[in-house]
Amino acid sequence: MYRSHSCGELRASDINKEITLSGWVQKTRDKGFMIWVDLRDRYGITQLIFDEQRTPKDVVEKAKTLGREFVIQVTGTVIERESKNKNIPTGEIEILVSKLTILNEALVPPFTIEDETDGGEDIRMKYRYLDIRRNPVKNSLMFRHQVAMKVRNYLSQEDFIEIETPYLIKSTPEGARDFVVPSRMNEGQFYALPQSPQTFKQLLMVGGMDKYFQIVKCFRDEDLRADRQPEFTQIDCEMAFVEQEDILTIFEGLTRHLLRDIKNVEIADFPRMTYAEAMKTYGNDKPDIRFGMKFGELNNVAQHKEFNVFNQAELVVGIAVPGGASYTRKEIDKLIDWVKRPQVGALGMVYVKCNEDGTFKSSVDKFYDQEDLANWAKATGAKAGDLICVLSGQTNKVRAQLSALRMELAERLGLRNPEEFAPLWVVDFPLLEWDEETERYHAMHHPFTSPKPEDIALLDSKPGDVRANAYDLVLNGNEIGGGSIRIHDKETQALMFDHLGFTPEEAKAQFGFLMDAFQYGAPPHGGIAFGFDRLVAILGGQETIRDYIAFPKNNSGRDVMIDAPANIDQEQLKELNIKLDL
RNA sequence: GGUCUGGUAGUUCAGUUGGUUAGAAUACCUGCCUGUCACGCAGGGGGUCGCGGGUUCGAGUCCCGUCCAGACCGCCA
Repeated sequence: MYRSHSCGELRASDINKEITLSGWVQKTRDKGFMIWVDLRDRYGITQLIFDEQRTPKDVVEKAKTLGREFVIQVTGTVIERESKNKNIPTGEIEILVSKLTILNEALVPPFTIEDETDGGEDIRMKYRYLDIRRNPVKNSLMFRHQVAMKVRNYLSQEDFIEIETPYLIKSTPEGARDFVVPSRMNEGQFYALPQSPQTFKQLLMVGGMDKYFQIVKCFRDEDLRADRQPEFTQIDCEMAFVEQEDILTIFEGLTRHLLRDIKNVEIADFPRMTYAEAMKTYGNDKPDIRFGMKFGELNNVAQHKEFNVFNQAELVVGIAVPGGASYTRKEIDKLIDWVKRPQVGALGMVYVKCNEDGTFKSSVDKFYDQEDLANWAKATGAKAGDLICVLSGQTNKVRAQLSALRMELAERLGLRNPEEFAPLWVVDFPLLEWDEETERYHAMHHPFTSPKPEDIALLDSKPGDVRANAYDLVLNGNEIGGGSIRIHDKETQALMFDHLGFTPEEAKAQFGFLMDAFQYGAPPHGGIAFGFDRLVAILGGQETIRDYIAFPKNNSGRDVMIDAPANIDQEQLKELNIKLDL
């Protein structure tokens, strides 16, 4: 028996018990006459004491050799501490050790195993197994488990069934790049890892499993971000015999349950906003509605004057920055530089200071009088003391730029409180999106999304205006879930593939199995998928999902611990009939 | 593919207009210490300044290239 108790559970009520503990040496404090050792495991820290008077001499000698992170087992008696430590739960007691076994020695770790470690990101990822011993990472992983359990319990109670779908599937040209896996037994052919179990969950609906979910790994071979990993986890859900409203109700319920249970936040009905409204008001399809700074379109009040930059612009739009009138010229210049960075890409910025005395001072006073500027203030909701920032240009670009500015300023002003939660449904997404690169429309959500029946007539004339039965769940400016009501008949699906530029042959080759299935009694169905890593991170109050993944990849998609990806040897390549051309 | 920031002791960082032997904190090692718990005190070891080239009497510092890391844009149905 390695242990009778954990390092986190012994209390004053256990005094005089004979116990055995195993764990890692957190720290030794050798005072000569006494040695204290903090023994750590997943559950906590218990102090061991080795004493000249009370501990056998050989045990004391052995204790002197202990280094950080040695794995040891001790047997001893729980005794009351002479000086207690109120900061830890086990602080009233300590273990007077009678027997010490060194189970394994340890090299000095490259960084300290403490909450506030001295190690940087880089070194901690390389030694992730040591990083996981630290409370912040350990707690994040345990928190993730809690969220997963609550999701499983909730959906299970709602009669959802968790069903596994295959990881070795077929590559598809739509969407993100696939990770591919060569097949040895099928020469020259490749599996692809799923970007999502989309088609399989639809086939499960045809199979009559009318409420399905799965907490499942998905794979996308695209560049990484702080909130994007090449392999990530989704809560993937699908239901049959449902309309959009049913889906929103069920999964609003799940989200509300999680917010209540985990964050103790009660939110009655989640607000809803159309995609068009979100873009117009926030310049973004995942607006953070914890704060205002809504867009005020200024075309009517700013155009047809002498200022040509605005006159030539498709859109002139501004936001009011609370308290911004007090910014110095230097601060505003820095803000202008910020929006002119290539990442944002604005050509310039016009600003208006709304002075406390009701007057306005702008960078375009030459062209606009006080009355004009008062109208701007009205349109952007600016109050005395605010700063109005105005951008202009091509509608889509300007909205993206001003949205970036809005988020940046909110961050600086501390308006993005991680302990405040503001969920939002964004609905009525466009079905199709124009792709400049390939010069064709492609599915904004995916090719199985159903168009709104009343918009189908527009498919030929104005494809970009067709709205889909598609929806996103947004939380604090993050897309945490997205889904749609699917197409469930062969004809509509064929029509969609046609509009996406598939020939009937290509459609059959790629998705023939799905079209076939639709001929055998496919029920109306729809679903949603949550980004689980992101959801956990937001609930945990962190911005990066890496903290919630045990073994994440770095910025370049590498696992720096195991050093993957890596070359494979000639034997393997030969077996797979693959020649590298590097 | 692009923009920006960084790379100096095990680790986190400082290092001035280019100028003597590259510092601090922490970690590590040794000794001391009668209740420590961020223990304390004394001493000690520890550096290819990412790599390559250039400018210069002289480069951690300036220039060019390159590699690595991070944030972002493109990309992510």
